[in-house]
Parts: sequence; C-alpha cells; structure tokens
Amino acid sequence: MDGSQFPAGYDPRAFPAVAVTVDVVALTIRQGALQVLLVERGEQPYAGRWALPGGFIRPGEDLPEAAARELAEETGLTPRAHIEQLASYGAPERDPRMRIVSVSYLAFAPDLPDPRPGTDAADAAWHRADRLPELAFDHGRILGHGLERARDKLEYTPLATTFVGETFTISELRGVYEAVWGLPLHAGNFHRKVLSVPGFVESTGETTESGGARGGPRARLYRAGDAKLLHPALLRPAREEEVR
Amino acid sequence: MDGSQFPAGYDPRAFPAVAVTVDVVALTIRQGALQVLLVERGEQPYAGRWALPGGFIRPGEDLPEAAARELAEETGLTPRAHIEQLASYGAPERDPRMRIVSVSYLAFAPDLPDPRPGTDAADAAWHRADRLPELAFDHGRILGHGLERARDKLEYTPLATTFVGETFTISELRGVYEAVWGLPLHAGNFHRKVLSVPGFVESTGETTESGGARGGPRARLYRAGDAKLLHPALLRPAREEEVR
DNA sequence: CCAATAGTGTCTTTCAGACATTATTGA
DNA sequence: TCAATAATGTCTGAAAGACACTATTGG
Repeated sequence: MDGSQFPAGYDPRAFPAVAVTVDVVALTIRQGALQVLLVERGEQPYAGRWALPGGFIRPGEDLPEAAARELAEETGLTPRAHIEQLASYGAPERDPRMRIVSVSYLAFAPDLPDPRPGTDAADAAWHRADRLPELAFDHGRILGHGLERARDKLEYTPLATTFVGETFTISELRGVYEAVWGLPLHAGNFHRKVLSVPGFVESTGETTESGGARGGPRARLYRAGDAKLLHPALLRPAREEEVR
Repeated sequence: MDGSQFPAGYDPRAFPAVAVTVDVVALTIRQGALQVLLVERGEQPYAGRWALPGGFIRPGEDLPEAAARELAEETGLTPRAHIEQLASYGAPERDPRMRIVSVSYLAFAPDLPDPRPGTDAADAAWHRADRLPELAFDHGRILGHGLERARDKLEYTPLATTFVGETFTISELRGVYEAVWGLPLHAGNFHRKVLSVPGFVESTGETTESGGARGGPRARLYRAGDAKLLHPALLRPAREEEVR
C-alpha cells in the first residue's frame, strides 16, 4: 500500500537507509557469439572482480531512465537499444556494506563498439556468454536470469531483429537465434518459418552485394516488420530436462 | 555495480532516503470468478481508496519474505500459496510523500477465506477482477500487469492447479482457465488436451461423491502432476489485436 | 569444376479446434 | 423422462521437422 500508514515503529524515515541500484545485463552479438558487457571493479568489496554495469538511481530519475543512463555511461551510446526490466534482488546480505535493492534491466543491441570504462570502473569489456568469469555480488544469478529471459523472448517476439542491422538477411537472423540459443538450426526450415510469420520481417527488394564468403548466391535483404508478437511462435526444441 | 565506488556526489548515504515497499497482487477464485485482494486506505494520501496490500520491507528481511508476510497479515494465512515476483515501479512521483520504489509480487491460492483487515487498513476485501474500483497510486497499472502475467502463465505452467484443492475434477480445472481468461472453453477438447500433457495431472482413481448439481455422471478426481512446464502448452485463442 | 549457401518443395507427424456421440447422473 | 454433464471419437487444417532438391555464387 505504499506507506499509507506507518505501523508503529515502521516509519521508513526512521530506518537505516536502503539504497536502490539498477544493474544492466547488456547483450550483443559479436563474432557470431552472444556477448555480455561487464565492468571490472576498482574498489572493495570484490575489487578486481567482474560485475554488471550499474549504479545508484538519482533523485528525480525513473528506473528505466537510470538503466539507460548507466548503459550509456559504459558503452558511449544507446542507439536503437531495446531495454526492459528483468527482476529485483534484495537479499539483506547481498552487499556487505549496506542494504541495497537492485532492479535489473535487460538490454539488447546490434554489434556495439568496444566499451570505454566509466569513471568508476577499472575496465569494461564484452565477454562471451558461454565463457563467463565468476562475478561480484549476486550478479552471476542476475546474469543467468537475463540470459534465460533473452532465450525465451526470441521465441515469441521479434527481439532478434534488434541484434542485427537496419537490413539483414535471413541467414544473419538465423545466426542470432543460433548464438542466443547455442544451437544449430536447420537453414531451410528456419527460412520458411520466418517468412511465414506475419509481420516478422518485410522484404526490401534488395539483395546483398555479393554472395557469402565461401560461395553461394546473393541473399535477399529484409527489415523488421511491425509484429509485436510472433504468431505462430518460433519454439526451440523442447528441453525435456526443464519440463519436470 | 552495486555501489562499488560512489561517483563524486553520489554516495547513497548522502541521498534523501529511498524507501522500498512490496505490494502483492493476490489472486484467488471465488464463486467461479477471479478475485483480487484489496485494502481500503485509512490515511492520506488516497484515504478511502482501494489499494494493493503491501508495506515497507524490514531490516534483515528478503523481498519474497516481505511479500509473504504482507499477504499473511491481510489474509491470516499463507497455505499453499504460490508467490512470485512481478516487477518493480519507481517513478519519482508515484508517491507524493517521498521516493518509494515498489517491488510487486503475484500470489495465487485456492479459495481463500475472507480477509481480516490488518492493523493499518480501514478494510480489506476480495474484488472481482472484472469489476475493479479505481486504485490508489499506480496500483491499477501494477494490478493490470499481474493479471496479464497470470493469464500468460496458465498457458505454459501448471499454475491453474494452485487455484484448486488437493484433488479436483477436470471441470473444476477448466473453471479456473475460464475465470482467469474470461473465456468459455470447449469442455471436450479441454478435457482431452489436459490429459494429453505429460505430468500436468495424475489420476487418483477416485470419483466425486455425486454428479453435478444439475445432473451428469460422477467426475474422476485428479491431483497435480510433477510437470513444471506444460508441453505442449495450452494456448488460448490468439488475440489478433495484441499481435501488432 | 567444386563446395558452400539461398531458397523452395514434399512428406510425415503432431496438435488444435469443430463437432458428434455415448454414458451416467439429478431432478 | 429429460436435461445436464463426463468422457471419448472423428475429422479437418495448421504447423513443425526431416529431408531432398534446384539455383547461384566464390574459389
């Protein structure tokens, strides 16, 4: 009820301060692999360990705004980056210094430039999602949730198109699915499937300048369509282990 | 990065206090309809308006713990209530008194008793989800997200079984889907479909004591199976409006 | 020419949805 | 006897997945 009435002894203004941070799981595709933006901590605790980019919310700043700002501070730009809320974490001991509640965000963007470390970090770099170092705080868990969410959203939203350029080939789009899911997909079936989903992609009428690096015909170019949901969805093969 | 280093002027301990609350969207099914637990505010702002149950997190208390406590304080019990995090809301002006970030939770439970208002609320009651009053703060939006999430989760998880008793008939289960989705479903197809999903329900071998109120054979009784995900999912009819 | 890739066609299986049918109960 | 409901059967169409095939390019 948002502090309608403060039960005796629970006026928040009398509490030890709670701080709120946003932490961003920023994903991109580089060299055909899914990569995550991490910053190296310069101070204690966890000095020298990698962590998610993030920081405290500022007065007057909404949560998504704070997430976009933190991302911009680390990467230099927030071009057509899609950003959405992930989850919040507030275990009392998750930060040894004080009570901190973190609201995490998920960001996707096409092939981003190398990050320039913000003023507060020792270093910043992209890391392959399949070869991650151990992270500070509970950031490993947060990152895990972010990857899971991204994999799910590829199934029923056109999210994959935010990982590619303005125009793209069906093969490039397939490369996104393969990188995020970590699975090889059947080229022919994928192709037919994508074109059959209304509003997923629309043809530009153009083709690539030349064929593939190792031969093959020129591919047609597409741009993202106007669909907000994929119908029918592109389901990845059922993972029996996750069902029970 | 969780306050690794505090950029000049941004030490959170120097900030005007931020308070963190949890707000709970508690759902149950009563009289065949989906209902939401609301409390009537006793104080300003929004005195007399209905709001979601919730309150400030306490020192040493994790977020889900706080949500369970708030729910228990309003309903008297948290029996087999399923509880999961929904989203967080932190717009600077969402509470006129101070900066409050709210972490919302979604709770489902079978036919719960009438709530007894907590010490801090004027009243507490179940409200039909299809006839809601205007709510305090941004709680209308939070509640909307909660309902949306519940409708989605019925599709691919066995969540519906948390709305019924230990054992139940297929018709009762269908009643849950119809109440949450607000749609009539085809009895025969639903029946066959539910039994075809591995691990969704398992037979008890028993039947109801008597037939339906208006006649009909005795129905077989089932209990929840061990599936965590429904495969294949029970998709509700595609809503074209939501696709674009 | 050969290997690689783009794009299409075909077949099988699975599943959703419409509908019919049988059996069992209460009123 | 009649109406309502449980449970099952049948049919059609959509879609996924396996696989084959053609066409076009680079080397």
